[in-house]
Amino acid sequence: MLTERRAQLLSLIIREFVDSAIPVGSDAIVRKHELPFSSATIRAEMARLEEDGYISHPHTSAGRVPSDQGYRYYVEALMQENDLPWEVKQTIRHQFHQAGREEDEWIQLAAAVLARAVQNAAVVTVPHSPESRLKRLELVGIQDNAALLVIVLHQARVKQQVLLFPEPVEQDDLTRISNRLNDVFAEHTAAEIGRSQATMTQLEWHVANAVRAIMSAADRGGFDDAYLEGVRNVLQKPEFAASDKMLTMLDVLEQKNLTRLLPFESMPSTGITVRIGAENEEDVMREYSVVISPYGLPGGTRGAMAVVGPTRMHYPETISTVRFVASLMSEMLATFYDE
Amino acid sequence: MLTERRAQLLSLIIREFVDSAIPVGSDAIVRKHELPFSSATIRAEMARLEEDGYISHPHTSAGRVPSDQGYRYYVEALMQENDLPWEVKQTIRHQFHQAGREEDEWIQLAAAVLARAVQNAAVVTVPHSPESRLKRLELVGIQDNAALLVIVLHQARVKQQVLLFPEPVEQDDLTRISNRLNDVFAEHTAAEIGRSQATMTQLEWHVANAVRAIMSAADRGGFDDAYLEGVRNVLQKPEFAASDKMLTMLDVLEQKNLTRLLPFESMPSTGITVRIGAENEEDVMREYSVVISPYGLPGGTRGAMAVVGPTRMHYPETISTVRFVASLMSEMLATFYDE
DNA sequence: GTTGGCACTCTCGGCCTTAGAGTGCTAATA
DNA sequence: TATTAGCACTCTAAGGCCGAGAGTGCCAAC
Repeated sequence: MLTERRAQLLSLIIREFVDSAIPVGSDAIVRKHELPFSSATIRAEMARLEEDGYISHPHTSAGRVPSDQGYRYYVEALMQENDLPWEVKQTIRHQFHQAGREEDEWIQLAAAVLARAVQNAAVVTVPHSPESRLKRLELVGIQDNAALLVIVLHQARVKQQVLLFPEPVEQDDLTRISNRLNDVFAEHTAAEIGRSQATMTQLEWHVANAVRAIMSAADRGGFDDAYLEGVRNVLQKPEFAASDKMLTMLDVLEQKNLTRLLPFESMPSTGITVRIGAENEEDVMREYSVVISPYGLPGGTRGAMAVVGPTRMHYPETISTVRFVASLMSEMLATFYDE
Repeated sequence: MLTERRAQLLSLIIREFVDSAIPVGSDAIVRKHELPFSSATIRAEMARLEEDGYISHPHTSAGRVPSDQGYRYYVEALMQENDLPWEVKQTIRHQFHQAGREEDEWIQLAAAVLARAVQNAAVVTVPHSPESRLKRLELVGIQDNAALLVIVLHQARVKQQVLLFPEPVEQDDLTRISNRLNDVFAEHTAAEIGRSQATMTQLEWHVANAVRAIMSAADRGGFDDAYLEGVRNVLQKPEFAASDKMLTMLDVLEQKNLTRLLPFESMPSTGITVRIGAENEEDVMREYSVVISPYGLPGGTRGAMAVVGPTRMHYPETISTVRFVASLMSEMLATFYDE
């Protein structure tokens, strides 16, 4: 436990460093905030904070820099999460309403809005329900022996795939097959389709199997589909002046791996999770912090969003913003897809 | 017109500089290639080349660097475009066949393969036909007064949109509407739907209008939908050691603007186009070269691909590779969608 | 037309120096 | 006992200087 004064000091150091990116010295902080102590006293306190692991020294004659533990304590006990100012909320809401009807479009927009609001990179995953349910399927011939299979799942999700048949199939047959399968499998889950005992022709079975495969893939997919925005924000920050760090950062943010690096799977089903620096399991993330939140309908369609940036991050603002955007997304999901 | 010797020299300078990124000096080049002249002679020749604008000097005592005009002459008259080695072709073909059935997936893959092959950034646009034709539409209710409109166009393109109705509509009604519209509008283009005189209920008209809008948007969309890969390749190059250049580059490559910067619209309908440095109309592209090629079926579904990198680029290899990948893509399109 | 020679130029890396900011310790003070 | 002034010490960042190396342009000789 920290003494009141040390806690205040830690808070000041963190706020100062987050703003300036420059290690903060005893004298500078006393002057700037007109503290009622001399720099010598502050130095002594800083020495204690360092001893206890909350801050550290890049080198002997430099100012202090918060450690992961320092940030953690700050997030946990010191900072206060203010509600976002009304204008900011309005701005975000406004940007949101620019979105079109397409799901992908507004998820990407959400990522962009979030990234801009927090001046860091933002990731928003495509929401999905824990177990998708078939609403309707359609087969449209595109060649003699090929057809486009279009599947509509609940929550207005559409999947498509080109199917090849071993032999030519007429559109009439395709229509017959899709009618049959719609009758049998509407409102079923992938598992239920798999277990079905219905007698079917070879072709019907072929299509049903494809449907099942697509649906399981969608269910498994989890947080894989995501939109990333704001890489630029991160690369602009002073910690990336050295260009090799930039490249590492680029690797980290390459869409492919990103969702694997974020602890979406282990996040609690509600509330915001903050991972600071080395708290991240992945080595490459050791210098970054992540603020993640689920969004969506409890028990229903759910997705996740995350802000990624250097550990030197405006935690309170970022957390408030993520919280707000997540609630907005949940609202939108509810309006659109609540069935 | 250049003398034979000057042309050879220019070619050497370009090849050297493209490989090393270091301005090439008279002495170095004579020694490296054991030229049958002294460096003094080469210096004189270089002076002439510079006078004529083919190469330039970063500063008095540095070696020579090709100018845009130099590269242009090289591309036009000096380089020879070799067929890609068999192994390279095989590798590319092999990577291609890893693609799944989904169009988006293999276009993205194409971009990745191309980017890797030429070690630069690559853009591949989603192919589209000049005028899309409706194949089938489907309406699936998702709420009392909302339905998902799924449109299948020729070439297995699927579009979707959530439609809101002023009042609740039953699924039966939706089915009736979609049957009706399918009967009336199947195989029609957006323009034809717009011109239609068929008598329709208000609801039918509402849906038909949405269909028309989506289709026109798809037709207009042109080269807007594109996949970008290989940003990392470009940023790794030595010319980006200074990190502010990196940021500019990032801006340039930001997906949003990219297709606007590439001269897709003005490219000839066949063959490869090369834009070198300041030949690009956009200011931000002044330091980059672009190699673009259309792909697809003549008169039918068409897309474009481009390689973007510093003007210091391996032109012959890049051109061959783009040519080859474009032909592969055309083949694949033909197999899949030729109707 | 080529060439060797030469004076000149410019960059780059290494080295040194200095200013500035910061630390930690100690002894005096309230 | 907590605080403070003072001081010696440390480290970085920035600037200046120097020499090596690579290159150029020019000229006179071949």
